Amino acid sequence: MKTQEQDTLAYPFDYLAYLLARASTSVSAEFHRELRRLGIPVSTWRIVASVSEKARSVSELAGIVLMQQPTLSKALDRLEAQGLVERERREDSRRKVYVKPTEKGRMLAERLKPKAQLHEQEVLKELTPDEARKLKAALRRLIRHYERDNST
Amino acid sequence: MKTQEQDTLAYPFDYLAYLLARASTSVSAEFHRELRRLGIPVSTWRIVASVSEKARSVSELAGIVLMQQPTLSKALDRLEAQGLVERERREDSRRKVYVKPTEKGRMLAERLKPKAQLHEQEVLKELTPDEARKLKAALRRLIRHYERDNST
DNA sequence: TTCAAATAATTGAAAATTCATGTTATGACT
DNA sequence: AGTCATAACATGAATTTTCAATTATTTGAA
Repeated sequence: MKTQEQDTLAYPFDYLAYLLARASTSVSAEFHRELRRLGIPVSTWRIVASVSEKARSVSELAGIVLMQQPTLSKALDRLEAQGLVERERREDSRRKVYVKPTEKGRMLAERLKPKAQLHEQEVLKELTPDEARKLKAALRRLIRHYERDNST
Repeated sequence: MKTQEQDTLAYPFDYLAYLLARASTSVSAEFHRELRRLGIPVSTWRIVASVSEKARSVSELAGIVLMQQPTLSKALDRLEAQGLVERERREDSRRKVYVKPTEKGRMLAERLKPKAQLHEQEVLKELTPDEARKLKAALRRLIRHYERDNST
């Protein structure tokens, strides 16, 4: 009946980095399964959701959707072929390429957002409001610290 | 000089799932770069570290290292070829395959663990002891909740 | 006991990712 | 203006991952 271990989770590590990775995958698993049932890759969801807020340059978008730039370039080729996003060159900089959703892409994003928000509500139910607030604050702080100026 | 945006992080989402994913990647980035300098894939580190605690079956290990089974199977082929791990069949169940480190694998794990621990210390410096404790507790709770019995 | 369903792991073909490099555009400095 | 370093994105080849079977073993129900 049980696929996993009996009562204790197999938990070899206590590293914060590991707990974050594991929490990330397990918390997202259900929503990702939902996307999968709809035949939508996670990257597609992230990309259309991001650019429907605001057009983004490729490298900026790569940072947001947590992909490497060449991976994203190729994902964009696919999404462009599906008519979900468009690449746009602007006058301010001729090397930047801005990505924006097509009407179809925007509709897809709008269709998925309520599902994402519902999932968010479900997740937050596992925490008290205070815990949730502190958790998010801690995560934002870690992100801010580790992402500030990567001129290494 | 700055690769990223000027002063604010590009932060389109406030979903906990997204903050977890982003915190996970940004917190781990430095350690992952260190592994990369050593020519060691992240998966190799995770696998040898996991099995040097305790031999694990393939599916159990897949859960721990956050990989899908087929992905892990093939990663194990590579690690076995490099002489870092061994597959072992036991009497208790002839379909399970246990993975354990070779001497070389164990040495690799022992060499990397201090680096991981050092990284952990660095990360924890960003939080007060109380914050760190609460953060880990919240993460463990989320993990426990979302991983308990996936008999869906 | 027997047989169908479930579990554990592997495999092969297709798809996506990665690494290194290529191309073009900017910026800075002389 | 000319040169050099850097930034932004794309691309090709190699590697890895994924999806959908397949094989082998175990469970359990009739």
